[in-house]
Amino acid sequence: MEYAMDGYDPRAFDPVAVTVDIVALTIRDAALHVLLVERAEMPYAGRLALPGGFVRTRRDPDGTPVGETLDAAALRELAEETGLHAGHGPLRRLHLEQLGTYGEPARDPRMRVISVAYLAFGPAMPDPVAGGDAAAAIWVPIDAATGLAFDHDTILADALDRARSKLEYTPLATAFARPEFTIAEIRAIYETVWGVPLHAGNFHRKITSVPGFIVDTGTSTERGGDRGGPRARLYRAGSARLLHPALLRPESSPKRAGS
Amino acid sequence: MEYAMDGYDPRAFDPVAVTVDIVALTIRDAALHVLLVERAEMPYAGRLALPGGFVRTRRDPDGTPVGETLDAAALRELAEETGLHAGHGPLRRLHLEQLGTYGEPARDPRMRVISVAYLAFGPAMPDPVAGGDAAAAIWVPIDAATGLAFDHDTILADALDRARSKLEYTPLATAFARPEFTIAEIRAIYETVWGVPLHAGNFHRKITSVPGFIVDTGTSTERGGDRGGPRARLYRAGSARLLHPALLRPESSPKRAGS
DNA sequence: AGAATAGTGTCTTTCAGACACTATTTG
DNA sequence: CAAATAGTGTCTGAAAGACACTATTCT
Repeated sequence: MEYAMDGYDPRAFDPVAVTVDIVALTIRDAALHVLLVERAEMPYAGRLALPGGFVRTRRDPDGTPVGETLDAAALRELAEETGLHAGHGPLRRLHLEQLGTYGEPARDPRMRVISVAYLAFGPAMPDPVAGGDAAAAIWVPIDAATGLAFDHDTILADALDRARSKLEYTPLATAFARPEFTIAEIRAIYETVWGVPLHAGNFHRKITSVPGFIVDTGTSTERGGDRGGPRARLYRAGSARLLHPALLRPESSPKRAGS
Repeated sequence: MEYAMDGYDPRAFDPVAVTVDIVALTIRDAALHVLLVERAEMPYAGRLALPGGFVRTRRDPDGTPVGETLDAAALRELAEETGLHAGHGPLRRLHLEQLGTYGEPARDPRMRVISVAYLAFGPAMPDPVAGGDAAAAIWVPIDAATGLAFDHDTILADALDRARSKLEYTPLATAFARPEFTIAEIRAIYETVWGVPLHAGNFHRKITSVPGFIVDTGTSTERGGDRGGPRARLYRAGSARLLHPALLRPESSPKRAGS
């Protein structure tokens, strides 16, 4: 079925492209890393960029638009450019959420490109394998991830803000951990993402008192810590989707905001 | 400057259109209202919908894409379809923020349309004047805003979630109020948006103790309440962008979440 | 006068953070 | 044994909610 376009035919304008870009975060060697690709093509050939690409569109013979959802496009591009396939293997617990949409007219010199940015979190993931438009795909410590192509520095900064903030009031930290984890591992995730040390004892009491955050498996680690200490209890992610009470960042509350 | 499209020409696919849709919320007669337009054209002719329309794209003669930002498109469509011009008059304090992007392949039967949804809050606003693609433009109580065109029911529901949540940890409520307001007016905004009654005394103490939320003007209302009571102090919005401590919704914390 | 509202005082409970302490395990 | 870590107990202060109360202004 074809309809008139409300007296407004977008095809009378210059075309728009819609892309998805993925900010995939993980923790490696006690540091937060982001997944980047090296661009093989102009513009920004040779520069590092977030993995991403064009959303595919198609129509049925009768004109009905079909094609992939935005979420599906994000997962497809992630798989194509980096070889990381969500849904099975180490990425079966990958958390994916929409971050925001970036549409400055000149953000891509080729044409008008609107990019829907996604945020993905996962436990320590395998090394990526470049494919598609990517000449290389690597995990980069976030401190070293600067000078990216397009407006990807901005997108990455927004993603980090979002991630740090969501740790406070959602069980997001469990998405960075393996299926069974110790409280010390969760604490390390908070400390790494927030970049602040947390008090072990208070953190332990706090996290165990939030209903639905973590569930005791009844089992413990095989060994204590490498440098001593008792075996730690193992937990699984609980069913809560929001934390009550929240785990607020220390320092984040300015003592007195002038005026 | 023209570049190759990474061996991937989006023009080889069916075209995509990008629209913006605006969820404009305000409080009228102690009830939350959303701004809706009646569609003049197919599809969904005659149905109520969120105001919105196509993002304009253009290129310079040398190929560089120019045109309006997504934010600008949202404000332009709001003005065109409803006659509400932000930036001056009663809408000079309009708060606008991106909500999310909706791209289900079949959300528009005409073609693939990706819609960037915006959330706008303002104090009691004038009656809208229909224009552009809209046959009518009206403020509708949110309870009556159902059966909207496209996926606009979903967008509206997401917008309400976001608005209720942002009241907790941002000074958003002041965006619904006039430049100078009483604490009772702010309380009424919280009660209306959250749909729960709040304790006047505790609310008063809480809101005045959050640094940077509201600033005492030193003046008071000309008259007390219509049914008696002393004159209330007048406040202005403060400079804080985040509330510490937050004003959490009552009830929102489930006492015990099983497992 | 009577009703309604603004704003404050106080008490209890909950939670965050500081700190101390015990128990367990590793090298 | 010494060092490190898991987990708990206790105290203090901040803040939320319940409730009472005073002062002010309206009809």
